[in-house]
Amino acid sequence: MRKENSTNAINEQILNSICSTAHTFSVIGGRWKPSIIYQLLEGKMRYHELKKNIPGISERVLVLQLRELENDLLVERIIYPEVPPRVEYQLTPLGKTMTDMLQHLSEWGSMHRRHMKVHREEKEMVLADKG
Amino acid sequence: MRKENSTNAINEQILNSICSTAHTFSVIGGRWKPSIIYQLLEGKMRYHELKKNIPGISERVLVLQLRELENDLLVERIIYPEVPPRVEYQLTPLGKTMTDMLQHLSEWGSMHRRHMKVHREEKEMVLADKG
DNA sequence: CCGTATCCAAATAGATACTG
DNA sequence: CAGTATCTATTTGGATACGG
Repeated sequence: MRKENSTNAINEQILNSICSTAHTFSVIGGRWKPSIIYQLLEGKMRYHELKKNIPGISERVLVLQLRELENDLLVERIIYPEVPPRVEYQLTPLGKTMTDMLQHLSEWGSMHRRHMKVHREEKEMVLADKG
Repeated sequence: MRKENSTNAINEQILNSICSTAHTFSVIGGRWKPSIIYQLLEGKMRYHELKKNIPGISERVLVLQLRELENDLLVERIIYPEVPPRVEYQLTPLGKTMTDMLQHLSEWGSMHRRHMKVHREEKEMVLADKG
């Protein structure tokens, strides 16, 4: 139950309408969405496969994130009217346009991580010298 | 006061260490960081200029975000020992490596927004036809 | 199998008064 | 000027029992 008129919600809307980058983050940011999208880049996947392949995610959160991705037209939900029920998720064409961007994000991330690691090690060296 | 051992914090750490994209998000994601970085892409800026140019941000949040960016080696804080005090913020060289990525994110965001707009309008057309 | 519903824990955001 | 401290509001995340 989200208050639509909280300062918080208003700020979010304003920023997203002004800044495309903020919009992008609100669409694919968050803790779990990148993982979900990565899974689906491989192809269609069933609910349980997703849950299995994303360790630590709870059912509630998985469903919430999938619904948001659906609303943002990035993911499609296909229901097979069978018993036992079967549901598959797959990226829409719009969803697939994220591939390059994700690649970029991932590369920058590992570059940054390496940089941070070096920086930490240098600091430890200095401390060791002093001690 | 953040509990370091909460399931939440652990999940975050694990994900960031596995997935570079998640790492990138944790570094430049969040509501305000893109805006701050955009401001600093223009050049150095003082605390109050930042606050003025980012409408809606509170002091507390601005400082928190700046400190995180500092710890992630993206922003540098320069203190001039004067009275009245003067502090300037600027991007580090590492911070400037984000430029291309941000450009990418921004372009994808506006593309996605256009797509969503068209989709909404189509839905309204259908509703209008029915009514 | 594929989820909802519920309840609680934790994190984040905001306003604002105060300080060196 | 450039923050910190404090208090509260709001959102997000997690575990898990249950339902179609």
